Amino acid sequence: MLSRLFSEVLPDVQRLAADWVEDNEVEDDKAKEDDHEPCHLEEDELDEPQEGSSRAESEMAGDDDEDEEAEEEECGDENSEDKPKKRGPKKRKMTAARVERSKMRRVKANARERMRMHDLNSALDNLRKVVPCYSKTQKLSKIETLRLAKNYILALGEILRNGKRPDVVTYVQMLCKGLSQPTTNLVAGCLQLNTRNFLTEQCSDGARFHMPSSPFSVHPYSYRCSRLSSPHYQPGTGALNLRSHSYGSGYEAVYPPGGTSPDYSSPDYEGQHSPPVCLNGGLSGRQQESSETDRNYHYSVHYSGLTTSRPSHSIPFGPSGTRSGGAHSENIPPFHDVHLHHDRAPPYEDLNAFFHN
DNA sequence: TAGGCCATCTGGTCCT
DNA sequence: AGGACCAGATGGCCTA
Repeated sequence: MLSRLFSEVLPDVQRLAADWVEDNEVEDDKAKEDDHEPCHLEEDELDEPQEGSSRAESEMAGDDDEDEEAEEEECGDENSEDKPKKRGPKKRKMTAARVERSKMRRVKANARERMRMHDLNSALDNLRKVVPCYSKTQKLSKIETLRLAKNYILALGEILRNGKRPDVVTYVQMLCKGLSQPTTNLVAGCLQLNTRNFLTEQCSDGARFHMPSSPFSVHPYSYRCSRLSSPHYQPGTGALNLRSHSYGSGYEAVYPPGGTSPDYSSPDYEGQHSPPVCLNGGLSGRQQESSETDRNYHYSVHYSGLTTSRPSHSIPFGPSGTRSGGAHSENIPPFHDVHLHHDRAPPYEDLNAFFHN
């Protein structure tokens, strides 16, 4: 079979090679420039009839007389007689009218492409709004948005399969798989903040650690795992000190100033800046100076389908009541403006029930 | 200044 | 012909 193939093809190859050698001898200096010319010629000859035929058809259909003249002009152009004539459609000279039409087409195509990309971007914006950690002011990049959305879907699917809520660490790990360091820090920080607020609200007494009703199965050692450990872990509060916490690469969570919560006003939080939490490899990122905490980056976790029927679970910045009580920093919009999506489809309720008791 | 991210332009390809 | 889609190139902006 193979030998038969060779026997059939070999003569042609040899003939082509011989022709090529002849050509090269004639145009020796030109051959030095493009060694692969024979191959390209072959490919061109193979490809052009297919693509060129439609082009020729369309041009024949749409063009006027001046183009026919141009075509005739082109027949006698620089094509030297020593070169084998190319088969297939001839390249037609671009007259001024054709150039103009081509430009117009290009302009229109550019406008369409722009519109298309804008549509794509607005779709991405919509996606940003339904994944955890949405911010109007500091958007996730496109690629990170897609990665986070994928992880979010996988995580929710996992929860559905298992029929139980994960602990916060597992959940964060699921969400952050494959994300960049800044995004990982951001998501982790958001989730921990949410949990911590929940803890703070639910247990104002000393028994903060045992939270059977918490949205995650949080226990006092959850934050002490090797990947989430932080020197700023607050043993007394069961939470990381995340106030004015930056998450590297410009990502930063800004929390309301002290006073909205007993924990925030505690001296323990004054002047302490936590390093970003790193799930992928310990602590990383950079410490932000306090001046940088003035930037308007507002992050929080939102769970699609949160409803006001469970007010105690919608506590992004602190205990319920403080949110509507004007206790925000003035830079922080009302939570529901940024994070909540009450118009989400009801089925999400069930999913979120895992996280919201 | 390098690197990341982004918007835009552009040519190619496929489809109607 | 023309539109949609795609990928490469390019330049601007921002941040570390």
